[in-house]
Amino acid sequence: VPHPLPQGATVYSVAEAAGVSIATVSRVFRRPEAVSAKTRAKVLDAASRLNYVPLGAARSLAVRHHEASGLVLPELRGPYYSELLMGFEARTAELGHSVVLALADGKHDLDQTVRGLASRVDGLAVLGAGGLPAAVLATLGAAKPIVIIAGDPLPGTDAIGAENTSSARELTDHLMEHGRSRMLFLGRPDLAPDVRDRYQGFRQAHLARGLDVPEPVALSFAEADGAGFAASLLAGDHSADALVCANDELALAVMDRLLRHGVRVPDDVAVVGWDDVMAARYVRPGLTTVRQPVRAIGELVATRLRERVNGAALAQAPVRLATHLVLRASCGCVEPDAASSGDGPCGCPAHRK
Amino acid sequence: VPHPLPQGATVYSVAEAAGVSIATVSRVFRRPEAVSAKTRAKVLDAASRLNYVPLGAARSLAVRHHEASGLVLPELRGPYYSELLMGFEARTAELGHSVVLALADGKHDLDQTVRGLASRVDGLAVLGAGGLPAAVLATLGAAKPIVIIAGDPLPGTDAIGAENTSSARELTDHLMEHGRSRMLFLGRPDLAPDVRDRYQGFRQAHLARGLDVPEPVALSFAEADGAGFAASLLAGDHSADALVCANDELALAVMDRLLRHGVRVPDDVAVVGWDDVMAARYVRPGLTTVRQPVRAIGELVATRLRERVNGAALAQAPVRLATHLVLRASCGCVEPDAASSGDGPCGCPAHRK
DNA sequence: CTGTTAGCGCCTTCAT
DNA sequence: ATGAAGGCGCTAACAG
Repeated sequence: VPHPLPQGATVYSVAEAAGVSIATVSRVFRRPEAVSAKTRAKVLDAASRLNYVPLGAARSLAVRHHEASGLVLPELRGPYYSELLMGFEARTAELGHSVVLALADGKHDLDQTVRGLASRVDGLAVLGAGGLPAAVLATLGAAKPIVIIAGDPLPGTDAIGAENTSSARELTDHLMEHGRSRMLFLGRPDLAPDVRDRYQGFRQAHLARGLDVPEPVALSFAEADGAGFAASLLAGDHSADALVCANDELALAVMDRLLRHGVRVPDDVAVVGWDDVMAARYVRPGLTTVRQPVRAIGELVATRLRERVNGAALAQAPVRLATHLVLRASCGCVEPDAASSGDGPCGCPAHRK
Repeated sequence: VPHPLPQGATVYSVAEAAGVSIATVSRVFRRPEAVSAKTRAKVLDAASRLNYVPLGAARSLAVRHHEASGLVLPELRGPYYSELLMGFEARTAELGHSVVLALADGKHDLDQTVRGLASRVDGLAVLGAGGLPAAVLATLGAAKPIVIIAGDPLPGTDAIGAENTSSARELTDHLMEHGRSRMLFLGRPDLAPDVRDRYQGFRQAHLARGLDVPEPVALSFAEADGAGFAASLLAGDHSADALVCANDELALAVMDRLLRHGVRVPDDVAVVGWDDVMAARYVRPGLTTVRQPVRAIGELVATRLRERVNGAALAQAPVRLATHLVLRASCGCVEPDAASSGDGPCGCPAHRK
């Protein structure tokens, strides 16, 4: 950086302008009630006249904490990460702290970025720990609290996420009750812990009925992958009457292609996903999906992180928040009411237990 | 905060462990080439053994800048803000800085939050300046560089956003070429500068043809508002053959309701929006919309902010990036190809100029 | 209620 | 190539 910052006002300049000592200036901002009304007014006046903006770094150094929480996310496409971030930010701000954000995708020097992040926060939350070297996480974990989001806890870290296995089993069961028997799981269990857990639930549902468990069809989340799969399904490379997709983007892409080629959904093949994106309720048929309490997760992560920073002990076990099915028409249910937005429970026999 | 941070490693402890002075430790991280290979190894070894994570605040204080950029956004729903943030983060990280984020919506003490933000960054970018008191912005603007996103520049600030007026005029013209004559603008021009500019373009298109300009229908962005309007349209409170909606969420909500009630889109009424959200290409008919170079805006804002921090002069005029129409079926165009994703230009006469 | 003073951890001349 | 020393702006005792 060429030049240092243009000199701004400091406690010294404000103190001088107000005719008081720097301690008084500091007090006016930290413990206003400990200063006489008259002096306070003088100081505030001087401060605003000089456009005084305190230097956070100096305060942090003095009080020995950053008053900031770090968050590392893969990216921000779709509602999942955004809602998580909104929850995290809301709670963090409520606690009086700042949030420092880093996105992993497309970063060739993730180490650098995350190290930089870590040096300016009191603790950090990470989603998609797969992206960064375990060594880095270990170092950071030893230096400050870390919360893993939607993943497996590392030694010395907390982990918070949504329930995936049981919702996947429930969803698979639901499809079976609709009479589906040749199901396929679309997604890469090796790519992320949630996908792994979803496949696990898919698997359990099959085993519970004594059925063979189909191997997962290795597709990433990308919409292009969905289109590709649809093509191979149409070509007869696969045979299925229900598709359990790792997320909604994939489900929507596949469903869209199938529909365009005359395949009837759900009659010929049912399609379901995860996340309940906006498009899920606007497409025809409405997409049956799983909604996760994403915002709540973000809030919880922020809360937990702060507790750890303040000295709380490590949790014994990962926290898993409950999810719930959103039944629309793509699984074979009948949409409740043509004039409603399609979010209520449907009245078809399949899920009237 | 109950306890100060648990003492971590510092330059002092690392120096001691490595048997060198603190200056050498500092050099190893700042100018490695200025240290002999042997000493460097000793220091790095000690550092990793002690899990040394430098204290950003101390460095910031010493070098007199934060190496961080602040960003204030209203919220993160939909692709607009997310993409903007992704662009901003990518570029900021590329420049070796951190991004500190604050969301305005639902914050009762926005001042506090933004002040806190400002105290830990070298400059900040703000979208939706309406949310926070002009006085606060003035103070901050006097102390450090500010870039206004998608809004009007304040004295002393830069402004960067997308072109709205001309795309709105283009869109309106397009609908007129489809033979529409009774058009309505849905949205509140008073709520945000972009909406104001879009209405302005809508207005210009009318004036250019010597037509009366309909008053805007005051709806916020909320999906619920769209449903409400659809109801009143069905009830006959309004009459229109084309609806220009301030954004896609509104457009989708309105279109969905109309379709559910048997209104044919685009035959009976055309519907268009802004943003090109994912749902826009999955609904039937596909939603005609305007795509903005949002990511590019985010990158540009980050770049510009850094330039200002490094001493660049204020820009003379706001920067407005070009947008482009995405023609699908909801405006009356024929979708190009049933098997494609519907993003290419359509072949209908209306936009073959 | 207000002022004085001693750091917080790191960077950076200036010597050696 | 390395060490010594001062200072960045702010806070928090401790005096008065």
